[in-house]
Amino acid sequence: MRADAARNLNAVLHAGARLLAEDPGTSMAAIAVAAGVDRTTVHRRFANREALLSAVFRAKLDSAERVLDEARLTEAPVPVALHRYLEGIIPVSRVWPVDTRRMMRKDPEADARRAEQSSRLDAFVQRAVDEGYLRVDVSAAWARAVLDELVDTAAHRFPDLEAPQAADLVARTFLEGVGAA
Amino acid sequence: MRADAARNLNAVLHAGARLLAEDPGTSMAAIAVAAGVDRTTVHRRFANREALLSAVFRAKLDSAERVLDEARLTEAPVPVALHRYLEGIIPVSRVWPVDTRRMMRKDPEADARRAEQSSRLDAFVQRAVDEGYLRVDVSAAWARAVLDELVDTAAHRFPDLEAPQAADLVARTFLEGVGAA
DNA sequence: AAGAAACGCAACACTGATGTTGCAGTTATT
DNA sequence: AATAACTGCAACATCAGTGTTGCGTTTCTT
Repeated sequence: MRADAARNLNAVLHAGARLLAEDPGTSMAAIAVAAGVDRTTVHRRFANREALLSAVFRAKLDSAERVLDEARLTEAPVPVALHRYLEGIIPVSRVWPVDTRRMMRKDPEADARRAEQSSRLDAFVQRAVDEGYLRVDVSAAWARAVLDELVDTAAHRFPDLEAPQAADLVARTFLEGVGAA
Repeated sequence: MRADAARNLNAVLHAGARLLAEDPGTSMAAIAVAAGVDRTTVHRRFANREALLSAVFRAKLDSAERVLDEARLTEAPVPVALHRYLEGIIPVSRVWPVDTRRMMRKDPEADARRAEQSSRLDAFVQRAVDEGYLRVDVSAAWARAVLDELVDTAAHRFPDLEAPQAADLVARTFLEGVGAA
């Protein structure tokens, strides 16, 4: 691919992710403007709107997958893996703020990848339960859902928080809540 | 208003809330079908799409406001008020699943009401901090955001959980997290 | 410098959603 | 039972977003 084409592609994907996160109904024209390219350029690269969305999803899934790999969720000690995962996934969630769980239903392939990554996290949370890091009187499913939401909250509602501090905050809130001892 | 008109209005608002929560771009035609009325009936009641959205928002705000009033956030002991709020707001969030924070920007009046209710919760969380129920090393804003997300998670990702149990789970997770002691 | 690749621009067709109107038929109210 | 209110149906106009094509120009690559 030519260099300028790669630049534009990148700009379109990032602009798309940003605008679509704010409003899933954002037009391709608006995305083109935000990316600084002509509308027809977007249409040339992506056969239709769905293809553009899929590309954005893939970009997010690629980044998230790298984070999951590098966190070594199945091998590293639970607290270490947890922190490494959080510190990696929060920037990913900020760069690709699209809500994968809601917008991928029309893209079975992307949804399958999402589900696969999701199950890796499920397994990690289950390991945390098995190894005694989480209370046994709350379901792993609940713990997992809470973790997801804490990540999103730290990533998007506290954008000025640096990733390491955000990871600390999420981890501590996840394990200990916000109540006084 | 005639009785059948009231029934239809109610059906449209509820169907609208449900479908718009799943997909904010849902067409008025789809809402009409889900509500079991003709598309023109919806257009007769609501001058335009925006008016329909506003009506859905108002319905949610009305329900939420009642919950805030009855929780006695400024007077009742913090743990009592918290539990009463949670037990009330979770069903509201289920009946009116629309995401107010994202969809109200085009309706200044509704957004002002939302902001007002939000500030009541802010004040409550601040009181919880002042009275020693929350850790002082995390910001009240973070605690507040976490509370919001826990409510949404319990309400929508665990729809089979009864409101009282859901309130217990949210309260305990909020204060103590999910980590083992 | 030359060729290839990508781009912007203008113009067009197509589609789905919105919003309106008229009218005949149904339902609630008194 | 009479009246008023409401509804469904059909038809229409309008508009915004999508997707396509052709052409001259710009921008990379070698």
